[in-house]
Amino acid sequence: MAEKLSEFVKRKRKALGITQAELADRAGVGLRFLRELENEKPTLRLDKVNLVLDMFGCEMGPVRKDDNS
Amino acid sequence: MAEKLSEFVKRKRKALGITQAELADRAGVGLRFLRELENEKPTLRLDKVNLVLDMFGCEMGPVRKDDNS
DNA sequence: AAAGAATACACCCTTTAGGGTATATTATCA
DNA sequence: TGATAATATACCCTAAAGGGTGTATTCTTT
Repeated sequence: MAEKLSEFVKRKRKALGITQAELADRAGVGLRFLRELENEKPTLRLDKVNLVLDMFGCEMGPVRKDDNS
Repeated sequence: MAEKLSEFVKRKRKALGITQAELADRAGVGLRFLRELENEKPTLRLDKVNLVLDMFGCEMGPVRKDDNS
């Protein structure tokens, strides 16, 4: 199964050893937003998500649903 | 370079030989939304984008920015 | 166990995404 | 060429995303 976005961000953030507040700050999004992102809120805005993923050299893009990684 | 989301949807839609209105209808989103999606509006809602990508067996997920393919 | 840090949740507020509809522009085809 | 389908723009409206801040809860660590 493809890793969930929320898990991806959590994992990457912890790999950097930083807190939600710090990642939010660095990425330029609100702390509340990052919380909702890591808690699987589905109705997030794409541009904000991309601001966060940019911290990890990533961005949102279409992937196959059955993508086994 | 990774294909832009807008291009991806356009290409997939034309492969099905259907119009924006028909895809929007099938996916369960508004026509206006699909237009904005195919015109690279960055501030789209993730869940709506996923409704469209679901038509192609895909979903939005994190990908490396320099992903050649 | 207590102390402190990190995360979750609740409140209100402003901004805006998305829908609908109507009009304009652009392709497409006879 | 004109007729028609497809796509793009523009308008208003409602619902809700996102932010800030404060409070609660849940980790950690000693």
